[in-house]
Amino acid sequence: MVSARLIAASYKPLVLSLLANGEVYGYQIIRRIRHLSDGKIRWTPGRLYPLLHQMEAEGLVEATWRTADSGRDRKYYRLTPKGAQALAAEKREWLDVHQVMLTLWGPEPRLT
Amino acid sequence: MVSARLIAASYKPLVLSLLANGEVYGYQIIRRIRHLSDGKIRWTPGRLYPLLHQMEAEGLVEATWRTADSGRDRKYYRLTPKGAQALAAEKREWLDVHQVMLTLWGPEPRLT
DNA sequence: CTGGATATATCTGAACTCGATATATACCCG
DNA sequence: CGGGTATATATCGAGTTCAGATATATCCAG
Repeated sequence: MVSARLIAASYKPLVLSLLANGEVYGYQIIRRIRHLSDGKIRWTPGRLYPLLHQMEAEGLVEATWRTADSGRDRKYYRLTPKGAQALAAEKREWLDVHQVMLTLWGPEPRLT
Repeated sequence: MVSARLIAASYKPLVLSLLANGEVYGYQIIRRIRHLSDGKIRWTPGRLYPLLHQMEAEGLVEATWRTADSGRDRKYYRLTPKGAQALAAEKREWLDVHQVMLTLWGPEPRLT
């Protein structure tokens, strides 16, 4: 299980990363992230949907309503060019922090 | 520069990681993290000190006032065994999320 | 002796998140 | 065909959290 604070920080970069691999709809995102993390990352609709709306308003994603074979209406999201840029930025930030973690976790880290 | 949400998520794991490498005082933590991250991670005293107090109350760290050669009073923090456990947990969580990032960033990620 | 860096500490307005709630449809089983 | 569960999107409010402002005090350089 991953703690609340890290979950919160993971939403935006992971949504962008997931959308970079193709169109998905909201509920599917929650399931995919849960599956990819082996159940460790559990997202809530109450956080995801407002985030998707916000990202849509910011022009990072675009959405299309479509009726699936099952008959259910689903809102499919895909990345815009601006969203791809945002992903690159999020990725860089994550790796910047990750690099510091690795330094501190390594043998005899240079702290100066 | 790293965004606010990721900065917030990085405080606890990075403080624990830093303390695992030896005793440090508050202000020094801010400088070290800034230096280790090449200026990308900028912490504020307003967030760090309450966190240190909270971690002390939780028994993750211990503190000792000591007067430096300069004459300044400094509060030195060190990790407790319980803090070392917390570090291990934080590390695991971070790597769990990191693993998902790597999967999604890789070529042709398996999404199912 | 003054300004800037060092050093610890607290408070608060604003933002954020989780959980609850709402609505509606599809599917499975008896 | 009726009822329960899973799917699917959406919003809201209570409680939590955070960045920036504020406070206090010391050290050092010019």
